[in-house]
Amino acid sequence: MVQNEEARPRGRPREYDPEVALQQAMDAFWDTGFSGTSLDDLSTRTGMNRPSLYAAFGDKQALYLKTLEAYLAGRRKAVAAALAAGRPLRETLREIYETVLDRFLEGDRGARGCYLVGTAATEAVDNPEVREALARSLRELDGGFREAFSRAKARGELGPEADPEALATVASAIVYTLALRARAGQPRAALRKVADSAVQLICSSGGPTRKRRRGR
Amino acid sequence: MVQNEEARPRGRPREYDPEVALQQAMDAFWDTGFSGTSLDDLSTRTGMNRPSLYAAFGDKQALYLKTLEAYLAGRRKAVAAALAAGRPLRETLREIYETVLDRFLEGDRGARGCYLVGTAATEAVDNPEVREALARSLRELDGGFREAFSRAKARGELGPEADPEALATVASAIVYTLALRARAGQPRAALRKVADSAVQLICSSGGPTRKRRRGR
DNA sequence: TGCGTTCTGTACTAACTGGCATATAATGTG
DNA sequence: CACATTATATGCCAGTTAGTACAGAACGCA
Repeated sequence: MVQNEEARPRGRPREYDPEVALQQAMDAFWDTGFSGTSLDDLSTRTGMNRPSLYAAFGDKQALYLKTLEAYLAGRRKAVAAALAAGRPLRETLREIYETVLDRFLEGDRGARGCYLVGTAATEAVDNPEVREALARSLRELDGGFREAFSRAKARGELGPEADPEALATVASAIVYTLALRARAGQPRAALRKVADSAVQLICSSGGPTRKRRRGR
Repeated sequence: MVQNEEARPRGRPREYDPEVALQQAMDAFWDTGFSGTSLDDLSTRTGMNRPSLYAAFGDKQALYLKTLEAYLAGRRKAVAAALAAGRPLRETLREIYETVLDRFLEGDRGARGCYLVGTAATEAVDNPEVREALARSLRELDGGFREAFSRAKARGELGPEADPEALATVASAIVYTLALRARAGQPRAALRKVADSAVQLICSSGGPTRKRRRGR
């Protein structure tokens, strides 16, 4: 797929892969935030010089917004995959949190948590576009969890009193607290414990169904 | 207390109140983060010129760390007050969340959420001192909630199966999600709903005690 | 009044910031 | 081969950054 047979563009070929470069720019912002990351940093991390950066992604803010969208697209895909598996609620939640933790704990300079919490939150007050992107991302994750709880309720895994909307806000709150804790340096074991506690609390709520009372 | 009879210091008197200035510096950081706030901004917001800022608080980072400590001291006080009242768990939680929301929603340039989430989280990867302060603050809030749940359990408000540690991580996660949602621009009513849902979920957990099943 | 002390105001520096103009290199096409 | 096209590379710009030197102002004390 690298050397596609499609008509090759005319001029000098690029020496970078736009997708890779976007990921590298994201890594830079992820470590030091939007304001804390200079064009020099971005240039170094991507291996592109500044004019190439501008030609490819526009100015600094445009580049940042593109990394935000890329991050959201990745998360959307991961959540959809976890839902599509159609497994029991408890396992679905555990898988989502485990996937999320993998992502939050990677990074060569230490755990970085959620990209939104680490970068967009700071910029959101001053920058309406970032604030809007952050708001959309919150709604999106809420929606994903709500879907999971609705299905579980329909399957009888949750009692009739369970409120998917309310459970979803708690479930997504756990994601953000994991992000913050990861960024504060808490080890994986501690984070997993947080996630497990939450899964337990959430899944044993909402009425009489309660499948297992002995788990943890 | 302004004009104290104690020996007035020798030289030219300051024209600023250190506590007020620290609060104003905090406001500046709160809006635009550590890297996004320049010394000019700080100078303007505090009304102090730069040499005075340096003499009073040290360099930018030292000033920022002092605002962090001041914020934590304020939060510590508020949590302690809510606990000291000795009211039922449900009311104590509600009071804490309501106090927190008041603080998160103030600010002339829009809601700003939690100071830690809005400023320290971004800096934490690159700056060990900030990371450590953030870690301490997380432990502190966890500890406050744990105390509340332990007492509630001892009073029989929670069942014997309730795990104060686990409940505390969920309860503090709600604080941080409120911070993020506030910063994303969600209105007070939506945030209050999040808090109420969480209180309901938390207080109806942990075994057979369940005082009221009709609430909400 | 003169002196030491402490703060303020102005102005400066060297480094860095985001952004861009310009020159040059590498490709396809005729 | 010359040419248009698209990329890279160097270097510049004006504005901003964090931090400081220095002169002067406002006090207590003698």
